[in-house]
Amino acid sequence: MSKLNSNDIAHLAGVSRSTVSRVINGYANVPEETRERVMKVIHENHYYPLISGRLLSGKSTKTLGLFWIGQPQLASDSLVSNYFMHIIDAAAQRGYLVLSSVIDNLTDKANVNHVRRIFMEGRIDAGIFVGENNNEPLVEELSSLGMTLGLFDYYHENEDVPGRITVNFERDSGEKAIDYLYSLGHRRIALIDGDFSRISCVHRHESYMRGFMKHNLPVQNKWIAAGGIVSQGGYEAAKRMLSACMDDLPTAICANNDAAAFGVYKACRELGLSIPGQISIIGHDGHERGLFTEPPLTTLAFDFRAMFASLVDRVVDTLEKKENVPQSVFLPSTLVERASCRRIDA
Amino acid sequence: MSKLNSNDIAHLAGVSRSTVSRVINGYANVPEETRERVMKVIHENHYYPLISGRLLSGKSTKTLGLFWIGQPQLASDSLVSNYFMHIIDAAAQRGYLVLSSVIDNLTDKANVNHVRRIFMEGRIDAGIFVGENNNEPLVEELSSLGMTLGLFDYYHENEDVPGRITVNFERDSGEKAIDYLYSLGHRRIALIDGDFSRISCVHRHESYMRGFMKHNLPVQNKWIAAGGIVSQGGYEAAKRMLSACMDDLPTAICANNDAAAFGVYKACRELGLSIPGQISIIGHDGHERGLFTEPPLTTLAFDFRAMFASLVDRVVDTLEKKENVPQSVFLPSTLVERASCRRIDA
DNA sequence: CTGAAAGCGCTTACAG
DNA sequence: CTGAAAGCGCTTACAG
Repeated sequence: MSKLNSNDIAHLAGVSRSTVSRVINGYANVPEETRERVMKVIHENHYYPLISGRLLSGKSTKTLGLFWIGQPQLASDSLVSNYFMHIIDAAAQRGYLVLSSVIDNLTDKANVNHVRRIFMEGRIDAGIFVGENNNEPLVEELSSLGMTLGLFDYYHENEDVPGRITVNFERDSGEKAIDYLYSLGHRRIALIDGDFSRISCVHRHESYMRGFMKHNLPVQNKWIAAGGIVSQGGYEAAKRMLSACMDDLPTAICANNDAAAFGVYKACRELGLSIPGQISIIGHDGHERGLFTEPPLTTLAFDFRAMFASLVDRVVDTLEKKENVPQSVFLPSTLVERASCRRIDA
Repeated sequence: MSKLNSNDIAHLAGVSRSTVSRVINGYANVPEETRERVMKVIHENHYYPLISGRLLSGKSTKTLGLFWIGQPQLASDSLVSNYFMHIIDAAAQRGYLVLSSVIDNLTDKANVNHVRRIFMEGRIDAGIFVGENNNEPLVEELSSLGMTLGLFDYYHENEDVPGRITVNFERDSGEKAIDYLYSLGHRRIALIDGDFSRISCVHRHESYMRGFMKHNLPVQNKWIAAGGIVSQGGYEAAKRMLSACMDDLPTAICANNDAAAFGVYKACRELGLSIPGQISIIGHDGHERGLFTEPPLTTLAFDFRAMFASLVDRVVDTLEKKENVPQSVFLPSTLVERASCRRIDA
């Protein structure tokens, strides 16, 4: 017995394909008795309509594309790979499947074509982007083609581009870090900044600056270094920065994110600086590994599960033509106090 | 200008749809001049054939299903979520996309139907399973329906079921752990076993036993506990086991995997047992976090990237009707010596 | 080398 | 309430 199609089911149930289709799609105008008879045949034969037919006759794919843009380093970072789970989970809640691609970068034309192809071939109803640069041309292109897009950490002045859904880190978390360190008595605060092609890193830097301003703290260029968003970059930046000012050290360092903070730990260890004895460190993200470092890392944590749920839900709401779907959402950070920052006498 | 179809392209290029299709599918019998003319029109218009049409006319989806079965705890384990990246990467190398699902368990009928549906609807050419129990009925069912399946950590006596591709952990790694500890002088070795619904955990236990046998070490029931494969389980098992034999402690513990070993660390810390001073610990996997624990964890590491590449490659080879594709492959472990095992005087 | 035509498996106006 | 028919966008024997 080869695979049955809707015709076979129709014959077995003594109806036409039209009626089989109506039953499958839950149309109201089918009498209960007929519906049950057809359903019975469907179940008995493990019949599922092929999507190829459904798609061609205009049904949607019920599939979201997930485009993970980023360096291999990022991919091996345990925090970010959890994103996958969150997105797949959130999509499944809404009855959507997830078709995933990992893309090194979008400067390579072949990669851009790969993403474009997935949209144009009609494999997905919408796409979620994670790790893309702000103002990524491909994103703008797809947007202008009318695609529904879910963008993580993407910010655009013109927020009301139709079909463009974003989720972002709150913009004041840097200031919160400064507030916290200030309250512990710190006045000499250094910054390991992130990668300014990511809008969150720009916002975070600006937010730190507002914190400095608010508390009347001096902005010292020698205490500011760009480290990127992975551990190695944080390490290099901290090593460089600290080595250059061993005679005039800061008492605290704000790392753009936890991965970078782990690099800062390593730099401090190599320079013989104790944490938090000589240097307090605060990160951003809420990376699981921060629980296990020595000392455990104090950080401004984000609820990534909630962030992705928000993103996916609003993308699906948009696909389903809901009204008044918020296009732009910022999620707040929470201070998680562990042991990497100490109170000092100012 | 709404979306073009192959007819539009044909008109623009002054040929028939047949020829457009021949060009797209790389048929040999199209003169170079025609091919170029058609290609030009295709590129100029960013034309991509819709998969709906292609599928219906018999083309394959070029998509692999990925079914991730497992507890939420596992999902948040940083090691395993990296699996995603490996699988997506390996598939992309071969021109395949990956449609992913995360499934709590396969005892729930709705979950089973969800998986079955993805196969039956013709969304995928083959499915990869990770985290499923050995002899999972759904796997057997899909197999008997003629589906091509890639199974991670799945072992079946009857290895030659067509279309069933497996990759497994080498079966002797437990013995290697015992050999290593023995060479350091350990004679009193405890076991924190895994979850015996996973075949690798069964094999590993048997392998430890062979190691005990080989070196003539006594098998002490009080030094053997089942801990599962996540950190919490390892913690509980070790706590229980060690508390019960504080007057007659082992000198070393083999943890079924690194996650469980991290739990064993915690138990030792709570019981005031120093690592490796009083207890040496060895894990399995090569979990990144083991680099950062205090002390760094000695372990038998597996190359997960290679494991998944092997699995995906052989699945694709099977789909592409290659000859003599090995159905079952075991990948070796490598001893990664860090600082959690010490030499003792026997 | 190439076009006209059939066919893939659905869904959905349309007509009754 | 329901069936016959058209149509979705491709690919591929078939015929020339």
